[in-house]
Amino acid sequence: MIRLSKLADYGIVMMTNMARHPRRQHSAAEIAAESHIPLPMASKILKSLARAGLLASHRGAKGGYGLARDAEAITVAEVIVALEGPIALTSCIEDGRGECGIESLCPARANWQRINDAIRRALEEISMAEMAVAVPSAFMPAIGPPAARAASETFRNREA
Amino acid sequence: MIRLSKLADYGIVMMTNMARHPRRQHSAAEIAAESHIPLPMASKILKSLARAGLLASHRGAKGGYGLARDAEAITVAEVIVALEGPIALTSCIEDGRGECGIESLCPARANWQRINDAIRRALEEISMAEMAVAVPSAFMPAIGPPAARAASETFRNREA
DNA sequence: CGCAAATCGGACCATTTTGGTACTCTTTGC
DNA sequence: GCAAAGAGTACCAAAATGGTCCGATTTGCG
Repeated sequence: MIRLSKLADYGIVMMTNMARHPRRQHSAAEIAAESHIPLPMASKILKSLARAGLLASHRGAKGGYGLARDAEAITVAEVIVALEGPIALTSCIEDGRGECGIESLCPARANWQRINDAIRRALEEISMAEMAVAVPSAFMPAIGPPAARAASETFRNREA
Repeated sequence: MIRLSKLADYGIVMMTNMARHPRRQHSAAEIAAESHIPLPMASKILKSLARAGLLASHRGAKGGYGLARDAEAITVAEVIVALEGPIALTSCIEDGRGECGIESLCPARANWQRINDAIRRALEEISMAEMAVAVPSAFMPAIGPPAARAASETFRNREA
């Protein structure tokens, strides 16, 4: 399914939410509540994001997190990379040094590069600011089930 | 890492190999050997591919698999979809009927559509024929370790 | 006919990854 | 110096993944 891990999913949701209120500091608890993500998870992700330099953190009482740069200057790609490493569909490509010595058997290799690049580009073209503005205003084609997915599920499981 | 599962990875390698020799029938064993994938795995994948209508299968002695259409008419996207379901990064989007009712909390939703579309398009633009031709002729920047990755590993493990 | 070569369609298991939690330490504002 | 916040890290449980095996069915061919 080529799906993103929840870490990255959550991470983007949180970043997006932070980008919406450019209030300088947000405590982990605030962000977690806003994004409907269990606090421990949110905390973990925020830490990673801070370590990656996408968020600036203030310790101590009255501390919290804030975007390290303008929302326009942070791309979706960066958030994903921070949370799940380099963007690459195949292990062939992975981190540069190809681990696949059987090119003669795998002519696909070079072409994967193309695909990977296309995806990376797509991800790099969208900034958190863009994610935050949401669609012009309409509510999209109209959606079905009202229950929030992953987020609300884990939310329920928490107290249970 | 947004990585593809090995199923899809293998699947594409096998399809690519079949596309290279437009010989009509290939037995699962042949394909597996050609692609350096353990037979049981290959078999499993081929079955899925056949069920998805990308391969035509002939049973019985002298049977085997063949591309259901011209290599030009089969896209990488199709192979991936056949092996791991719809292409969607987030569960929000998934299969059309959005499962995420909290749009107000998740303005990101609409924008994900854009990203997903971009990726889908990239994957749909490449046919198996293109994958098969490989890069013009050069061997790429030159690769490190000579051992074939995953494929050869599992290959070793087989007899052991 | 009947055997052998193939695919088909499952179930099945082990390992890895992922999602999620907990606990302790450090920093800092008041 | 106490309380609120993040940092770091270790840990666990559940799910997905990669991989194997087996029995049934089909079909070519001697």
